[in-house]
Amino acid sequence: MQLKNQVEWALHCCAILAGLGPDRHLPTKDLAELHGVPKEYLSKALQALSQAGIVEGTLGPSGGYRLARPAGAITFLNIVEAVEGRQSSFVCTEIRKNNPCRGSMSPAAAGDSRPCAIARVMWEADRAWRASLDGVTLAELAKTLEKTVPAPLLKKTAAWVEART
Amino acid sequence: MQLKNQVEWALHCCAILAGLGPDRHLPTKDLAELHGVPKEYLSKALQALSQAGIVEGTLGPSGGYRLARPAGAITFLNIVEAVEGRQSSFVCTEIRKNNPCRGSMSPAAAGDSRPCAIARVMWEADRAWRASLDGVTLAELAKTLEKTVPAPLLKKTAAWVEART
DNA sequence: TCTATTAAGGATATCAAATATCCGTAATAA
DNA sequence: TTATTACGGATATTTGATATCCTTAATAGA
Ligand code: FES
Ligand code: FES
Repeated sequence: MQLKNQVEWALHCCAILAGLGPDRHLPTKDLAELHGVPKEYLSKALQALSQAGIVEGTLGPSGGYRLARPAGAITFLNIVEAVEGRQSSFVCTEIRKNNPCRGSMSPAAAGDSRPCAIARVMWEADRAWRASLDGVTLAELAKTLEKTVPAPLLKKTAAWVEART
Repeated sequence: MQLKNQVEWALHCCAILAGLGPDRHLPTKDLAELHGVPKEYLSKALQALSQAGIVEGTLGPSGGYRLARPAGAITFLNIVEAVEGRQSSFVCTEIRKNNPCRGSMSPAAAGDSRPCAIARVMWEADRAWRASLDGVTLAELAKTLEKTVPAPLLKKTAAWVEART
């Protein structure tokens, strides 16, 4: 069980886009170079973010991507779900229905109107995971990065990005 | 991102074993038939549980599996980690190190002594997921099942299991 | 108008992991 | 002695993640 590497890429790309000036765009090519990942494949992740309404793509020269909403209105969960999907990590295949003892019982007596108790525990854990991710916004991440990334690297990267904008 | 189907199987098997009388064993063959899953493959999951010290296997006729600890001392997390492993769902590949701006900087100025802020958020969510799973024991699950599974099915299944013990 | 650049998406190839089966070994109860 | 069982190694099959390629349409700038 492992999230796609696209998730790490998408989060880092959003962090960069959050630092962009108003109405500036950064193309896939540069985002790929900045993170050292294959441009064509990263493009798929960015398309998913675009589909989810998290980023906006603009065509033509001087085009590229920017955030579609303020960074304070985008959470980690939004980004993770855009790339990874919204399905719970635990999928119940209803193996309880395979119990041979049910065979000779009336459908009523077999009684599985409510979800399996085991699945409910697993889904609750999934909910806790998503709640945790939904509690951190891109704006908060940007603040943390400003505090933890060394100033020279931060400044140099900002200039590098600005030059391609 | 999806947990293995083995997780659902292992949890249901443990729920059955938790209902066993003292010093009774249930073999893989019957656990597989009860849940309608391939015996040989289920065996792999049970071996993982055995390896983790959650269940105990006994050889020979009238052998099989039983819990290695009281049901109150076994959590969902124990079972999930036995089957799925302990690695976080989010794996950081350190793409921040691919930033071309780092190239001309001293290793000190590049400064990544601390884990990436993005990874820390993802790992915190993983921790929340595991904490949730660690908060429910097999004993509590058994209680819930007694309340929610119809009495006739519960009784019939108990008899079916007892007969193969 | 023409050209270069870009997002978007379809098609397809490659690779890794999950899923599943098969077999041999050793232990054990009857 | 025989049947039964856990255990582990080897291997096949299937699925999904990863990655590349190509076409289309939009757009900015020369
Ligand atoms: S039947 Fe799917 S978790 Fe119980
Ligand atoms: S470098 Fe891996 S999450 Fe930032």
